[in-house]
Amino acid sequence: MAQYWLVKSEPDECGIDDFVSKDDGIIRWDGVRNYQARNFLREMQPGDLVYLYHSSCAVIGIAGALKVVNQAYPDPLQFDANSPYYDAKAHSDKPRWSAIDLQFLDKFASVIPLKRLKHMPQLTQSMLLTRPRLSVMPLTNDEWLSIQHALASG
DNA sequence: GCCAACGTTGGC
DNA sequence: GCCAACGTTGGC
Repeated sequence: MAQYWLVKSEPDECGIDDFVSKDDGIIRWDGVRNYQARNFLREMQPGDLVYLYHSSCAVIGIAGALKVVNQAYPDPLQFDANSPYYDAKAHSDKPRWSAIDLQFLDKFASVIPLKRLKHMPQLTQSMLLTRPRLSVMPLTNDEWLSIQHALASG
């Protein structure tokens, strides 16, 4: 049974259009440097479904859908001294941070804006609305479906 | 640009 | 182990 997730990113860094422009539609989701978010990455399984949320931009909200390609693996950026995501305390024999590959599924005709998400009763308890700074989080079946329905109803 | 929320760091 | 200081996220 596939699990449901939501990941946040600034579209300037990695938005739905970046997935669209890749030949295979696959982008490594790296640079996560929060333990709770990392732990959720590690729970993801191939085939799980992911909504992509655009933050800190002109149109804030859910912009598309992605699919989990593989299981989490060590984030190579933690070992790259030139990366802003370098972590001097991470060691190759015991990596601290994880990455995962996500594949494009769908770009929505229009972003579902945060303002609308806030008004959806099925989402009032969601981590999206209750944990403001978390960038990787699970969604319940109900939460996922309510967003699907919002899409279908324009 | 401001600021609230909140996770992390480090002194003790 | 506590907690103040600090840094980051992210909406507005």
